[in-house]
Amino acid sequence: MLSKRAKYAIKTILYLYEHRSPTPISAKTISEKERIPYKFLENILRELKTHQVVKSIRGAGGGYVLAKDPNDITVAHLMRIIDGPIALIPCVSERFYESCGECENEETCRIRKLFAELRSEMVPVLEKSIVHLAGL
Amino acid sequence: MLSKRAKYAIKTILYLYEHRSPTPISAKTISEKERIPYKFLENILRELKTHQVVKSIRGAGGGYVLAKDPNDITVAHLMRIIDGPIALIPCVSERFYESCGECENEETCRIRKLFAELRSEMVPVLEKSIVHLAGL
DNA sequence: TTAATACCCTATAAAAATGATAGACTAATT
DNA sequence: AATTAGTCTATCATTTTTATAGGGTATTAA
Repeated sequence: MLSKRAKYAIKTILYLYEHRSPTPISAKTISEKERIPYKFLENILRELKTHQVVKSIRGAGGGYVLAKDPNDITVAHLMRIIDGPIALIPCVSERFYESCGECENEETCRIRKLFAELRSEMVPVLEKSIVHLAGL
Repeated sequence: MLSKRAKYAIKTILYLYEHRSPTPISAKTISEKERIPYKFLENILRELKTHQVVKSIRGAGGGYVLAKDPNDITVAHLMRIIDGPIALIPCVSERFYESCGECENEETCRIRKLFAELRSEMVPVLEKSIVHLAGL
């Protein structure tokens, strides 16, 4: 399941994209408009900032703006930042690989093979940009 | 992520399938061979029994056998029994539908649309039988 | 220059989910 | 009757998730 955190992150980025302008958008505004608990949102925004998805402007009149071309911000990207791997088992994850420590031979593990196939079907769907998402 | 419980269930069914014979297989055997904590396994087996995936034979010499044609037991089926929905958000689940209670209009929610597409890509991969899984 | 706005950061807590164990009970076999 | 093995309920420990609290810092505008 997608965490609320990740869903909030997607909503936040979508909001920042659709309301983009020269002036930044405050966390307070996003919190109210998207009904995301303020402090929880701050936390998410900090994580997105760390990963250079958003930029922040401090002080009165400050807020957040997208840090890069919205065509380069994908849902998969946001999910990986917030929730970690897309794959349903860690031994088939590209970026968060971990041995499951259970099967004797990872190369021949059939559960692994099935979930590798699953992952390869999931990724293309999620690798769509926020621009694409906005257009759905 | 797939829960350990679901992974254990898949392993258990695969074991029952590959070691099927007129005599049932005890939970103890499965527990040892697949390194699944015994009491945890009992729990999983009970749930699988409730959903008529396995049958049990009580008493000495008893154990478990598959309750139906292995071609009709799919990984998706097991996952749904143990973990619930395949979909990553409940509002696009076929069998475990729940409103997310966040978006104003479910018909137009773009996050929903994307995750509906994701679900429709995932299901066919997981709707493969245990026979298919064994052959991978 | 000071009040207000708004981001920054650490810590903590409440709740839910996950993974596992305990123990008493029932049924069947040898 | 002793042993094997499934049944069932309860409980527990750990981790993850979902927040909240509160003090700080930077910037702007009155």
